[in-house]
Amino acid sequence: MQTRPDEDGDETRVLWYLRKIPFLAGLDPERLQDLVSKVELQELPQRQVVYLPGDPGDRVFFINGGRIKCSKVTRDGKELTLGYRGPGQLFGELAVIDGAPRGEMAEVMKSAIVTVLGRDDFRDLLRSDAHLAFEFACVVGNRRRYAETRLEHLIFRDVPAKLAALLLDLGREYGAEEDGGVRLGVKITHQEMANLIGSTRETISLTLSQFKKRGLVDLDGRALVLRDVDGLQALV
Amino acid sequence: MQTRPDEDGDETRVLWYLRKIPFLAGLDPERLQDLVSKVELQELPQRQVVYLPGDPGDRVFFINGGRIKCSKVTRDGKELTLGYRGPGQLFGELAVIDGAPRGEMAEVMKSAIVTVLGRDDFRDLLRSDAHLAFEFACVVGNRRRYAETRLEHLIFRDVPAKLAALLLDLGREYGAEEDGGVRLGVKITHQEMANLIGSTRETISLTLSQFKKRGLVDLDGRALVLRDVDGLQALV
DNA sequence: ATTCATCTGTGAACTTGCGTACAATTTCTC
DNA sequence: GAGAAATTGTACGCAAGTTCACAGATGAAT
Repeated sequence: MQTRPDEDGDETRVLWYLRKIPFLAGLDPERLQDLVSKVELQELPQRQVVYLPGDPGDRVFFINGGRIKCSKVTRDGKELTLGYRGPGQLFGELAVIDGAPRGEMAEVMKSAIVTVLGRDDFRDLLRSDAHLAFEFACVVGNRRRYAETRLEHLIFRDVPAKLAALLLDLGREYGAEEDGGVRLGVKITHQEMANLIGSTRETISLTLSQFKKRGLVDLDGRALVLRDVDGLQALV
Repeated sequence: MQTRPDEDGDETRVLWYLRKIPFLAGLDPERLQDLVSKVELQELPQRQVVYLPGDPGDRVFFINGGRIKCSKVTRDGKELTLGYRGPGQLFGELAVIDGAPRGEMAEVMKSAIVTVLGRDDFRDLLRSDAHLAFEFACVVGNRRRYAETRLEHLIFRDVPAKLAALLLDLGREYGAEEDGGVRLGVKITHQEMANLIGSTRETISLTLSQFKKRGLVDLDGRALVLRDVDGLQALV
């Protein structure tokens, strides 16, 4: 990994990117500067697959822009989305604990700029800074909590409950209040929703139109609008 | 938290217990001694509930003996087992990242001896020792990986596949090779198996007897014997 | 040894939601 | 703007697995 010599100011640019990662914010300037030479800057176009299950788990990615989807996939094309990662976040981070092969797929949803750090360098970094290592444990811990919560939901709840919960989540994260509801500012396909709650495209389509009939949601133009947040909440 | 004055040699005993926890093994003697005064020793009888969802997440538990089950539970009595924790392991550790209320239940499966450390003390400890913090991240990370793998299995596989996988797991962990199979050295009820793979007691009973019919397993006395490991593997 | 609680086996009815199939629509690409 | 690709709507049969109900077996406790 080295900075590209043909591009002037590349080092400065990398440093600037690293500073934007909250996780690395607490790092002292000297260590941050050290990192610059170890890191590789990559631009990833939409739809690019960053890694697949079975690929070597030897790198960690910090996101400076764009959006990455991490998901479990089966041979026959079924998919379960583990989570989306955005600017300031990292992904592929479990590699650091033992370098085991990837267990999931990472795919670019919105063209991205990432800084890539080798597993060994990342491990050394964590082992040299207790606060950083603790922060790292918090990131991993929060994602574990999320995974365990989803285990519970996926097992115990039926599709309408899971879909309602998903819509409320989306509303909280990307929603804009307006009179008569919450407008979702994201374009998300039925298939993506199905992947998030462990169902199928057709069932989402059906359940969503049932929601529409009951006045819970509405399709205004291209955007989904949550008309009855309480009603959705009651389903969960 | 203080040592009980009425019991001589209690401090020594606590120190001895702490040393038995691999996670704390790398700690220097001085810090370990510091811990002794901050830790509380508890004996927990079988079936005791250590904490429930919603309880304050203000403590971390190190296990010196016995067995603890961590599981998600619903009001109506349904249960999904997250994992069993045994001697040398810890549980309740996610409390340290933010002190949020418990999201799961911890219950004593086999009467246990645990050392209990307050969240703040544990956090301070981690923040003062990069190697320990890194180890902690590894523990949390491994459990996260396990949770995400289970997400995949619970969604995509049918009951026979999940049960076969469970039996093979049990065989790997508690099995004793013998001519004509692997004998499981654990007593586990159908209900427990159902909780592990997200199914019901009745379905386990049925599926298990189908396995028996097909010569995959056998019920010898009280112990389950895996007669055809390859056959089970093929189902997964 | 007897009683009580827990665990196991089995069958029948019922439900959810998946798979399949196809048409209509929207969005992307050149 | 034309054609291709992706997305959505809907219907229906079917299969897996849950729920309910009860009988028998096992094990623990006094």
